[in-house]
Amino acid sequence: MPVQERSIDTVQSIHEATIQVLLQVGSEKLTTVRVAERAGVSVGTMYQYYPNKQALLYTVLEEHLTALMEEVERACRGSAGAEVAAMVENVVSAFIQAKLRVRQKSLVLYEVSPQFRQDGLMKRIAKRGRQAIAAMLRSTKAIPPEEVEFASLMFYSTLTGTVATVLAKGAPASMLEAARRHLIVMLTAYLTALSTES
Amino acid sequence: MPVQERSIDTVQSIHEATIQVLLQVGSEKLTTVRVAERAGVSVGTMYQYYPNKQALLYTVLEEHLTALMEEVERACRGSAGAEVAAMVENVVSAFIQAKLRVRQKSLVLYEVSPQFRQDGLMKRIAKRGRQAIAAMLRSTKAIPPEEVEFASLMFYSTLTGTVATVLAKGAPASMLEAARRHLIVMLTAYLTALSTES
DNA sequence: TCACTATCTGAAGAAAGCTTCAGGTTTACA
DNA sequence: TGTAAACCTGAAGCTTTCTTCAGATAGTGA
Repeated sequence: MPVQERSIDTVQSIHEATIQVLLQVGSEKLTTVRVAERAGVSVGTMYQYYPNKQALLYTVLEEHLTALMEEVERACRGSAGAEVAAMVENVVSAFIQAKLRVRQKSLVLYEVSPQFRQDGLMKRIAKRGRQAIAAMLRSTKAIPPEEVEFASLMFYSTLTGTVATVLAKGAPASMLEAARRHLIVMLTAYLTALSTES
Repeated sequence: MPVQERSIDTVQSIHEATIQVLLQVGSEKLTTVRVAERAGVSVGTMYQYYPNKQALLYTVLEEHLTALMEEVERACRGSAGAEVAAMVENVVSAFIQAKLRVRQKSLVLYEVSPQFRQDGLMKRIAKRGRQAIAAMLRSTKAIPPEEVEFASLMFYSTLTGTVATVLAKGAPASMLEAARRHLIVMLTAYLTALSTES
């Protein structure tokens, strides 16, 4: 593992190169040599830090997803005890903002994520997201406790699914703002419906 | 292109073999020889019907998505003029049912679909879905016309995103039934909120 | 400055995959 | 039944890619 500063830079540039190559030629044609070239190092160097190509992709993907999920968790913790409408607004806004900041990266990493379906990386990340949301929802009396589990699944998948679809469209910023507003309307309406239903 | 009956069978079994191989070894290790073997034909035969591996995957994916989308379109057309709640119920139920019927196929094809991002296949399919939903929504006076465009995007991405997430979890049938109920609650609440908002 | 460690290089071995094609088999139909 | 078209075979050429490793370079601490 890297200890000197230059090797830390190296690892960093390999990560970035991976994204760049993905952007330019797609995952099908992403090769170790291409990544190394783009990073300005030799292949051998790459193999000093990752046992193989898969491991590289895995690391890049995991880091990306984890960082994103941490933002969601932060927003959830920060909204504990708030009104339902505020909860929804906070989490939706935080997620969209975070996603916007790493837009291209996100988009291009969709392409490699299915490779790790077996491994369950996506499932683990999704679980973290759902749990954070569930904890937040439990902090309000408005949602019936027996609904929380499922409501958080709906919340999570609606949020991520919608944003993914909108981003995949190559949507302009204005559209994302509209998506944000509509997501807030939808999720608030949903949670309200759940609480008045019983 | 196939004209005799046996060659139609051949093409059919190549399609099925593609799915099977995807299920067993994943897209990364899907090779032309493996597919041919699984289909019980020789590689050469495969190349009689598809110019290359990509074309094979594309065809299989496109066929799958198109069939799915046709079910959505059918449900939308069949719900024109109905109450909002009925629209939602019909479309959600139709989509989930259709998806359930081709569950494994769906799951495994997520893995190859990002390869055709450039091509825009997914975008075209999504567009068809959104347009069908938009046409349906326009048939009721309850939704403000200026909201229809975006509401159909929300509808589509919520529906597909949620179902994808739930299926990816390897959810049991009971969970899908719950997802169906909650999706109906959510989308109905959303559309209702849209119509009362203005 | 010296010696030891960390880091980097890139040619080349080895494996794997895509695609072709010359020749064989089956079917249609006159 | 004979022949042309349709269909199938699978070994082998060719390319691409992964990964290794012996040797070079750069940093670090004494």
